[in-house]
Amino acid sequence: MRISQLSAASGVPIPTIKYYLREGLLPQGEQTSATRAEYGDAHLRRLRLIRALLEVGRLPVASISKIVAAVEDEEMPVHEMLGTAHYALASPGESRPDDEEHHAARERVDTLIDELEWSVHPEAPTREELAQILVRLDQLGMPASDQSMRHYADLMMRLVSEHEMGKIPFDGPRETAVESLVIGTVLYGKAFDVLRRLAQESESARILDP
Amino acid sequence: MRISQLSAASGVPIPTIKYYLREGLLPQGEQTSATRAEYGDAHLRRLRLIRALLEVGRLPVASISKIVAAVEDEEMPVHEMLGTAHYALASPGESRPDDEEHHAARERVDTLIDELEWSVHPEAPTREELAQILVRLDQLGMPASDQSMRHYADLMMRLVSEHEMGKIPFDGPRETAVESLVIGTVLYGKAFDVLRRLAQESESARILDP
DNA sequence: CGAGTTGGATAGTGAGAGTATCCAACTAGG
DNA sequence: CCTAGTTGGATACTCTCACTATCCAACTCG
Repeated sequence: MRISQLSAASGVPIPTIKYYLREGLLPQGEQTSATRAEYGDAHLRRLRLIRALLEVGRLPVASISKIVAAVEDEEMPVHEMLGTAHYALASPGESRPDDEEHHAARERVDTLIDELEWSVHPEAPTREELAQILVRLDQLGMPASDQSMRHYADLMMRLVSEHEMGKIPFDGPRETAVESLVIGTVLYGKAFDVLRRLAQESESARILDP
Repeated sequence: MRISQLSAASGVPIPTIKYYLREGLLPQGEQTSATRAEYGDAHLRRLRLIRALLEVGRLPVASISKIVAAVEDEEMPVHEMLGTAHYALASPGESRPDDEEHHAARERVDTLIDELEWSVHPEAPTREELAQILVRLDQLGMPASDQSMRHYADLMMRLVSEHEMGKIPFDGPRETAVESLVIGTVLYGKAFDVLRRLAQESESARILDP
């Protein structure tokens, strides 16, 4: 497959493909001469993954590139690679670790994770992310109680362990594992979000509409 | 409160506050003279809401401004206002209604909503949003079965009706109702997402780590 | 053999979210 | 009362991001 065919098959314009190649999101094709390279199904698949992460997940190109780099570093053990991928999915976050409110929220998050006996890296950025949301909720006058947080956490754990993790082929090739993890996190995550909004609309119609 | 105090209290720089005033995200303060205006707690609260929607929800300023406009249009009935707010929360979406795959996915979404007997507007952009995600999942080789979709939908509905909707004061002032709805949708939505990622990390550590 | 593609390099674009600068009109402290 | 400092409002500028556009020399296919 040449670049023009890859473009036609994926719907991504050639200059954009070249841009992804430059940024390292897409591996180089196999050079057949100084001005010709051959692309395969793996490239098409990768391209679809990139578009899904960009358009559905709104991930910045830089994060996608980190994920790709972790996949391609053969030295890196699988669980570390998954961690790298996972953390690249976190929101940027604005670092304000100095104020007291934030510190208390972070404490609540750590306690929650301890009590649930979850295995989450002590420095995982996800912890900070959750703490920030708790602070905002407080400031906006809709605080989340420890009790409901635990409830929601249980729910999510059931969802993840019963339905999502089973689909990830941890024993297959490393690329496949991250790909599944990332797709699971981003696309299923978005799907849940949309379903939640649909449920909300339906409920508020039921309550309010004539 | 003058603008400099509003800025100090919220942590938002003065030029940014001026920008929000220009864009109509923040209502004008009460003019006390040609070059002086007074801001109150409502402004501070609104400012925090704006920052939460921007930084946590990643909503574009234009969407926030639509929500605000709906709140401030006294003519608009409450359920329509909530709808406007709700649809402003949807992802932009790229409109490709021509291809067959997409059409089939849309059909699946409509069927799902029918079978669940949810009250969702037939033209709700949320339907398209979900259809697009289904298409991507298919293309990426991780299709979501009707069965699991129904399962997830049930779960979300329980979450929403048992825990979220109860907190929204539909009978109070209109501003409060949308505010709660929006905070609920965006911030709780993000909180669930983060909890899901934490659960995922914990599960993959359990499976993979020595 | 010549029109058309390709890879690679470099530069330009457009949207989005702020920032910076000016200015005239106040207002508050001395 | 007078002057240094803020304010509101208008206008213009900046920065980042994700692309696009243009060039060019080297091929390749008909």
